[in-house]
Amino acid sequence: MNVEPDQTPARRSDGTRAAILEAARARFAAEGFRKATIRAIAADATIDPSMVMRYFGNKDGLFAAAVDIDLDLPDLSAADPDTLGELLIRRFLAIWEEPPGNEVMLTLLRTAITDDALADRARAVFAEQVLPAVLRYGDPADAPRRSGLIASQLLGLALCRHVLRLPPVVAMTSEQLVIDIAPTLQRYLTSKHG
Amino acid sequence: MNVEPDQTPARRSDGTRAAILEAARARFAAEGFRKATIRAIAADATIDPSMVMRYFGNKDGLFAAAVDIDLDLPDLSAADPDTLGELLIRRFLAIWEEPPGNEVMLTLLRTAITDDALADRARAVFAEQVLPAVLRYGDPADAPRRSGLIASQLLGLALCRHVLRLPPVVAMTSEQLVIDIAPTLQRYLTSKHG
DNA sequence: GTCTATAATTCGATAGAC
DNA sequence: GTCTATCGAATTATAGAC
Repeated sequence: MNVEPDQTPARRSDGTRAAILEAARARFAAEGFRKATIRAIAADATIDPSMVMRYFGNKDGLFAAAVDIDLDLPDLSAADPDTLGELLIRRFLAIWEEPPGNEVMLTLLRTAITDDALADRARAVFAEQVLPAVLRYGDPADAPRRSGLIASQLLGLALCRHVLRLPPVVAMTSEQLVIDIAPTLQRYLTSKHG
Repeated sequence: MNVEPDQTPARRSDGTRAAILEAARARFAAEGFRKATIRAIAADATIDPSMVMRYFGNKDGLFAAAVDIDLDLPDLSAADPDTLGELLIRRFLAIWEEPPGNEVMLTLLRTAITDDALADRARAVFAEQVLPAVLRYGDPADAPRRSGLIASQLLGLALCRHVLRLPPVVAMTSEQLVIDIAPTLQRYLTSKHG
């Protein structure tokens, strides 16, 4: 990102950069990539629009930086093998609970579904974070299949709860979701290829 | 596709109407509601754009007719209770296998995410078809929760396989999906509120 | 390089001839 | 039933000022 090495520990630009990213995430989540304008984002961050271009090059660069999320998945090889499913669903629900996780996930899901070109980013998150986490448990050769099944359940939950807003799925409490979905994830994670 | 009773003798307009709907489904699936123009759809069907208006009133009417899908879910109360999960996943996979089911489902997913006004239609399909099917099995008071869980898994599968195209999920065979996901649906369908 | 004002195009929709 | 002609809104493209 930074072309030149940082000479000073805390540069003055860090605050501006963070403010831009915060405004960008909120706008992208609320209005989508197309409708969220650089001008509006800059206004939210109370800076000049040209500053956005200076920091992130163009709108694509800003978007990439805004949705660069770290899922922070737990180490499945170090946890109690009987509670892996619960561990996963709880972490997933936590991500969706507050900013910036909820905004980033919502934006990623929306844009990936709408824009074919941006679906690559969703695949990248999967390949770089979900798959490696699952690789640390069970047969590595079978990890792609198991991680794919886990993604299908978790993304489907997010889709129904936060995007489509199906009333029964919205109405369910976090604890009820843990009770219902943890066993599914547990089975997917520990299942053998049929 | 809630077909009209075959009582009416084949009118001359039926062919035109069917041609319009076929073209509309393809365009809506490929380009979304906004970008798919009435003019382009009419051109595909080799008819005049004004015919589309005449048959369907306006663009919203055309869209509603194009995505009026009949999931044709099996009667869960009449089937072998031990194979309900398999029954559901097989029917779902069949819908996505060929037109017009795959186009309609893809269109519904995409538009429901982009256009808030059209998201109601996705909820309507759920409320009118998935929920009633589940209502025919088990405790009615608990049917919303169970049908919501089933929707989350099935839509998540469609999302990962047909929209995001996560490689491991795309690579799985139908039979492998049945083996892995049928038990999940079976458990959701027969589970009790926790 | 940005911003803005304006021209050109495209689209949904309507009216009416045949 | 089918088509032509056209309107008004919205989007896009372009040009020129700062």
